[in-house]
Amino acid sequence: MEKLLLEIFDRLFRRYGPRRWWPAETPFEVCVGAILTQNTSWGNVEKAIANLKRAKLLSPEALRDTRVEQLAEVIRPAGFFNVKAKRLKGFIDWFFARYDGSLERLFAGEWPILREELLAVPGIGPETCDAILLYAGGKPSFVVDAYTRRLFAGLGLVREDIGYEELRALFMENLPPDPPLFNEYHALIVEHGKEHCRKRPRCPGCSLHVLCRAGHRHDPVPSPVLRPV
DNA sequence: GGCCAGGACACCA
DNA sequence: TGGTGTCATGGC
Repeated sequence: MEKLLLEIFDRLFRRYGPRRWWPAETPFEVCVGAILTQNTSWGNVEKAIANLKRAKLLSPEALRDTRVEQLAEVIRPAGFFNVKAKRLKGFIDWFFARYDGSLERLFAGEWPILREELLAVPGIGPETCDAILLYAGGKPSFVVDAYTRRLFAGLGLVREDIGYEELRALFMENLPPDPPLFNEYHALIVEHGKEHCRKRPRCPGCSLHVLCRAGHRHDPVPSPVLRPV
């Protein structure tokens, strides 16, 4: 399996090249972006991040001292702005209570323990948690998302209804704990997924073998990069 | 005008 | 434990 995973990585890398993720200027911006991008296109998140910068709110202290109502207005373009404002504030409050608002302290200890702590913070689910660990902290925690599930189910390597932790374990147990590799791999999977969806707008995500919203069963369309195994 | 995006959580049976 | 509803903007 390790050889297969690395082969898939190589094909994606040859097709798309280095993605240079995460698209953020600082680790803290990664944390904020990871929450803002929950079920949201990155373009909308960029608008919200720009608003935060313009309002000089993109720092732990500034977010801590901002009312949730004001924060919600600033991040409005990201969608779900009320819940996300609440989640951001909740994360920040925890960040100060537990780590004194210091990223250095946050990432200083054992990351598997930090992972459990983060997962216990309301609004921080597994994907957001792993994105923070990998892209803000440089920890070897693989990030899995909807694109990953579609791609690997389409390749016939996992079930379509595989859970987050089980899918993540496939990578954690079959790849070396290499943060740069994990970084690039997830970014490449997203790039591959985005390109794919754009090509079949009438049935998003269906380049591979899944049911679309209309309930139609579509024939698998070969990925331009990968073939089902 | 419909569909969905780099999820997470509450609620219900 | 699994299925469904909710949250919401903006691009295509």
